[in-house]
Amino acid sequence: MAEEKLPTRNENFSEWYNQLVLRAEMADYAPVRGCMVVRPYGWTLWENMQGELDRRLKETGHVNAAFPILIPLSFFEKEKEHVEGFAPELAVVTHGGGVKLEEPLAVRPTSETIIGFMYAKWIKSWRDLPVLINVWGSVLRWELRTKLFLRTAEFYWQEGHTAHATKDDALEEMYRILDIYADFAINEAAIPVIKGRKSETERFAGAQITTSIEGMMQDKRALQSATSHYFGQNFAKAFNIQYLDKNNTLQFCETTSWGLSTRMIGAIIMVHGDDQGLILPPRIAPIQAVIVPIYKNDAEKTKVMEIADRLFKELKLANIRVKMDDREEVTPGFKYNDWELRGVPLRIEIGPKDLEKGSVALARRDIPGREGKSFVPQTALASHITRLLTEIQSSMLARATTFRDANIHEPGNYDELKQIVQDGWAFAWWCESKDCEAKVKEDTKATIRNIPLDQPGGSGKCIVCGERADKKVYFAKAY
RNA sequence: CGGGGCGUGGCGCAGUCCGGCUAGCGCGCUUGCAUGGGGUGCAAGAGGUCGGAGGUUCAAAUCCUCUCGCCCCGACCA
Repeated sequence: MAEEKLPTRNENFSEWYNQLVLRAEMADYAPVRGCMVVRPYGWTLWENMQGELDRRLKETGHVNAAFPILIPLSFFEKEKEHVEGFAPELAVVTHGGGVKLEEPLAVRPTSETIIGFMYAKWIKSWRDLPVLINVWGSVLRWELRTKLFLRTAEFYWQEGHTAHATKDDALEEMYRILDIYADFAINEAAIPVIKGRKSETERFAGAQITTSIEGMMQDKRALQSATSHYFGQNFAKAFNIQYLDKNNTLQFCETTSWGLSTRMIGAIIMVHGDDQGLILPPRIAPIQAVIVPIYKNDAEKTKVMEIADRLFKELKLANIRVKMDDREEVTPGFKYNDWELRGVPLRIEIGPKDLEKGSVALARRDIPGREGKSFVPQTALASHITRLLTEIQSSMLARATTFRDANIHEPGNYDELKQIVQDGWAFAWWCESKDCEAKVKEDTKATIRNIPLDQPGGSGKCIVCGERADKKVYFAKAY
């Protein structure tokens, strides 16, 4: 029954990641090129993430709705940059009901166009604004190269689309959402992300401003984990989203859109996992604690299971997502490895020795080996575990933050920058010229991840050309 | 689309260069007994027209031609 060992992170990060996803049964490859099957374990994680993000969105006045998956191809022509950006990635339906369609239909790669079309019908007056709609669904982009969760042809996400009366309102919305995403990433996924604005080169097709949260994976590459865009009146003009203001004057709306996808699952795996498998943040883990009962014979089994069942019920009552692993056909040792691979934050072992002492053995997933083990009394177990889960959550965030900060460096000159981005992030002054940005990309393959909102202030010299620079930015290789 | 690699029981592979008899191995699966606090042990068993088509040959997983599919690296990207 000896499962083959996982490849280690250092050996081959990419292979390590793939094996983790497949072996932990998060996802699998679909028969269609570049598509992914999200398996129940992975989907439960996503549902938990959805719950936490959806709550935040609803608390800030957003409502959910659904829009069609098929969009008339002509809709994409209406916004010049948008069509240029997405044309190469569109999948197009040409036939329906056995006959050739008069107008081909695009499978949505994102829904700005069809939502813009609908908003134009719905919005008439300043009283209708703002419109704050969110959509949970999936989209399809014909990616040339795919990787489970990080970039698949079809992926699951939420996309929010809002319309506002003024520029200030729309910008405020864009930043509000960025804050929600960052809060979600930090406090639910335990990923310390950096909020910032994208450079002109990197921004979304059709957007005037694109903001993102960027996280550092354990191979030190950056992952854009969510984006929030401000469109100005671009889409409003393309789709005639207009309203009459208080002075009875016709005005174009200001719109935004923003999205967070199952890519975040990939981020969680790449930020927290170790050579034993996944490590999932307790707040969103499908299973927060697993009970492994241990016994040698039926007499012991009866006694052990009695206690195990009682504790299981207690934990359930305390709203802990607990799982009883009462499989007969595998040994405890196998179960330990199995749940470690799946990233369950806490393991509870109950055996004959514990019966005598009235204790259980706990093992923290985030601290492998003896260090993470403790023996605690069965009494008040639920409250102890609740506390421990909170502690695991915060120590995961702390560890990821320490790792990130240890791998961000400030280059003193261009040569140093080239060195740094080979194995880390560089935080440096940039003059905001496209040429300097392009030069770095050409020389190193690193790009400007974002221009952080949190700026040191003052000014410096562009790390590339030496001219005056007002912004400091992160350069890194990205997924 | 360019470069590289691979298709052999459910999964992972060996065998291919140099053709040869009933195509092997590990894992998993089935059954039984033992075992059980860190990936259990032993025994027995089921399971494959070697990606597809054509050709060469007494004989093809192996050689030749064509074809289909997948993976990795690059260009594109949440």
